[in-house]
Amino acid sequence: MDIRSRKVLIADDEPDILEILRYNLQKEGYHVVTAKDGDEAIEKAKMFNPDLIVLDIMMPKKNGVEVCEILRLLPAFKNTLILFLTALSDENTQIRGLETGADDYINKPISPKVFLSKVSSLFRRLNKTETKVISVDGLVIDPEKFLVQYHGKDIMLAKKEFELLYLLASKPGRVFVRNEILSQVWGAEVIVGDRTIDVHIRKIRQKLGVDCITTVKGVGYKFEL
Amino acid sequence: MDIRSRKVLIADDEPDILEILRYNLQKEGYHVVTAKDGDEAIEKAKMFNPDLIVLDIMMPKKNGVEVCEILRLLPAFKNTLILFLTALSDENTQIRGLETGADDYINKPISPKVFLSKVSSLFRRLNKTETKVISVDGLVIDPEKFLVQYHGKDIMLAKKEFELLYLLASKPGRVFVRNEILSQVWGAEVIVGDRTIDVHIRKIRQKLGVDCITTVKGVGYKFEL
DNA sequence: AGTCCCTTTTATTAATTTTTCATTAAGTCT
DNA sequence: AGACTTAATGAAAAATTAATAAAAGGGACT
Repeated sequence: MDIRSRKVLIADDEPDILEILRYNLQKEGYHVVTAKDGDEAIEKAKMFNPDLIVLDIMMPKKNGVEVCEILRLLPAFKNTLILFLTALSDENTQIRGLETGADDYINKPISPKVFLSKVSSLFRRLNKTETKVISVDGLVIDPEKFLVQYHGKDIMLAKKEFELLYLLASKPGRVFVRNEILSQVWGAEVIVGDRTIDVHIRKIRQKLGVDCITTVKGVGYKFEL
Repeated sequence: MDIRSRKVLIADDEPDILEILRYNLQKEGYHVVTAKDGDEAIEKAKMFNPDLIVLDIMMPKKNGVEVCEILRLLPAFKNTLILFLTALSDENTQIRGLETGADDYINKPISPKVFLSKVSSLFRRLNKTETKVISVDGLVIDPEKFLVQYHGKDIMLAKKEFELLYLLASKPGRVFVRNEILSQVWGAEVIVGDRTIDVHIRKIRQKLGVDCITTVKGVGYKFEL
């Protein structure tokens, strides 16, 4: 995963910390969004769909552990990295945090260097497991389970349909030319007519019930929710 | 993996710390070996073959980072968990540690609670691919006893059937492609026709009497209760 | 040797996926 | 607007793939 495509959501009620972390992450090339309390964190998480969520334990509205618990219940955030910021004081919360399903925690006061190091370490760890689950808005595409979910509802796709959707959704917004689609999904040698793609696109659109594939006439298709 | 079979090597030059950690780990049931400097750590690691190595950064002979670098070069320790103990002072070493391939680090002074929580968290992460009793809903699959139970009722499966079911159930929801199944259950060299898998699947379905194996046409099978 | 059971193969059928084709609709360009 | 290109649609043929049933091969055990 390119660092420029890594999205991080930071939730903390102290504006100073928010700014320091944002500054450092952006300097490294991460895409950053911030939230100032638990509710906002959940809301932004759903909208922004980050790869990493940094949660302060002590926050208004909902604390970090609560936010984590709520998010982990949603399939879209099953594989999202979660990092807690904790005050050295409360040990118990730290432990509860890890048990709740956070991937790591870091103690305040935060040193930017250590923070960045942790973040990159987390991403490195993620890369090893090679979780290629795509998750945009309410749509989850899990190639390992061969499963497509939209707002929690399972949708059955046939093999080619799945592969096609997965390809398009792997780079939302990007237009895939027909030749590109053919070689990626069907393979370079296989020869099938152009209508075949259309028909598969149609089936995907039908089954998903959402208009998430846009036709770019004369060029190809792109995925956008 | 049973906690009683988990072996931990601790390397630190401060006898007090060594004792505290050893005491806490043993209390939890871990098998513990200690070393007091870098060279001894490497030597013991090779002999003892631990699942987790806890390394102090500051040690005589070789420091923790050096030990880590050396061990990681050996294939036997490619997947061994490594946890660093660091003094808050030296940030730079911390960072270098993570880059060297440690799985995590923990700051001194060490709180036993946090330490144990980290350790169990590390093992949990590792554990996901371990051999153990599978138990989903009313279904129990015990590879050691070679036993399958559904709602308390014993079900007799033949060897291949059992292995196949166990493989699928080891990662519920995940699709296993036919080649994967063949190489896992039959072995890479053995050549059997594709229908063989089908037949076994059918027998499992019959014997279990529950629809827990889903066919993903053109791909493979997955377990889901 | 014969029986039992596990395993694998084979042949047949059923089901689903994939592709093609003809037609209609929608966009592009001058 | 009209000519032309490209995609959406509906339906059906072609191809792939799995379920099923039935039987053959192979060990282990009596």
